[in-house]
Amino acid sequence: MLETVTSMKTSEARDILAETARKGDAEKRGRKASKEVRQLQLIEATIDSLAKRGYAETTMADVADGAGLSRGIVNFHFESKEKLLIATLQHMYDEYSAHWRASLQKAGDDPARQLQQLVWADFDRSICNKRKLAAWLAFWGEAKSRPTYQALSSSRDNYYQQVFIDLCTTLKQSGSYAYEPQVMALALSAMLEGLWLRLMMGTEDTTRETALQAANAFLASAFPKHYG
Amino acid sequence: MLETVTSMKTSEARDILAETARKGDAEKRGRKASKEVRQLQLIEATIDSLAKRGYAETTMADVADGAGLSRGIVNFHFESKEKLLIATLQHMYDEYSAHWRASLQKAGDDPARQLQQLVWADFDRSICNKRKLAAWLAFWGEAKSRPTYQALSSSRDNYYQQVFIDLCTTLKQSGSYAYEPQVMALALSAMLEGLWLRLMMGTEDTTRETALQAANAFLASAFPKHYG
DNA sequence: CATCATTTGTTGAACATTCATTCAGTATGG
DNA sequence: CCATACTGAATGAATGTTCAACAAATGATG
Repeated sequence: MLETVTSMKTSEARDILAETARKGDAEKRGRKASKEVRQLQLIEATIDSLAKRGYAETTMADVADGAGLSRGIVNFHFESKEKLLIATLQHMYDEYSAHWRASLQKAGDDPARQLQQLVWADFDRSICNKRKLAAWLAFWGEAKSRPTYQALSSSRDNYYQQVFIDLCTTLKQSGSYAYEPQVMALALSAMLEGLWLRLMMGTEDTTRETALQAANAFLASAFPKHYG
Repeated sequence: MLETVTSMKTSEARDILAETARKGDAEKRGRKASKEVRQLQLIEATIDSLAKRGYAETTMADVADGAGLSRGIVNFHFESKEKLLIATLQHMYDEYSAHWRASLQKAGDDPARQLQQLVWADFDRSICNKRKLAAWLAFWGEAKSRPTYQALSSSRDNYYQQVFIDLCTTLKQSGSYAYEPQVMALALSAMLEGLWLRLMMGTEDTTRETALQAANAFLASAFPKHYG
């Protein structure tokens, strides 16, 4: 089951801060060492606020309070609220990207296994938890009316989509399937995003486990020779 | 292709107003007859604003201006901004519901045809256009942090989901498929929502036509005996 | 090593703006 | 002339941003 949103607040940011202070010898602790750590801490607090209150109700005071810092701090590290939110979205994309590429790496050379791994990656705990899903949804809700968000999204999404298309093309050849690779890739990626959407909305009947079952059922019916 | 958002403003509301004034003899025209018509007009203006500016930037002044009326008008007809938004969401759900049920009706008794019609219904022009999709997305983005929206959504969504499950169960029997009906219904509905999401985000490569192709490809691979 | 100066991070009150809401007054249909 | 729809200026609350003062770390100096 997905964990609850309300509990974690600054804990995660504090972990990061502690970890950085531990392993980074070059990094100085305390007040000065902040810059990057503080920014991360504020970004985490922003994700918390987005998840708990939604985009429209996320305020600078909320973020500052969530990080346990003063009101003016955000404008010091990020120039404005808008830039904070863009940095937060960027951070979430970077994290997703890294996880995605790592999964692809881990899968080796077999395209069937690669596709399977990519699907699984989307439902990994580290990526797919209530807090982050809620933050994603908050951004998506505003993305269409904000060119900046849209630009950030579309370039990466197009890349992922192309990888899916390539994998579908390869599998079609080795399995003699009838589908059009572009079409099947769209159906697949749409379903993954739709399952995310379900998880984000927090309906009782959809959990990470059932979502993964659905994704596997799709693979089995679309590529029976590979996943049947 | 989907039409653009920016152009229609009050035109649609004016059509409705004109239409109501035309066919409703009992309804009085002009200033007095307003109540219901004005409310509809304001709801349409709200959808316009949600589509154009997003949830967070939708203001009462925006809605009033969009409807070509004065600033205080919304608080007169709806009590508050929150109630306006709830009424708007309700209106969109009612419209979707009506269209959905009509499609099911039209399909007759054949379950395969029923499922096909329901899928098509989701991509009908009257439901699936940029303006309304953008408004849906705006609501979804806020739904998780607003119990009222969530309550409005979940009850209906559960009903639709159950119909999908029932249809999948019936098709499984008549086609001797191996899947679990609940799982396949989740995969199907998730894909439909995911395709909506793609259309909402306005990526170039996804149009209503390609989305429908993807949906059909899914049906063909999941229920080959019925749609192959 | 002690002291001072400088740089850098941080604070919180003040400010300006935006926005939902209110309401006394106006216009209009019956 | 009454009831009702409507207006738009006034109000107050919420919020992003600024900035002068403060604190801590670092560096320079003797």
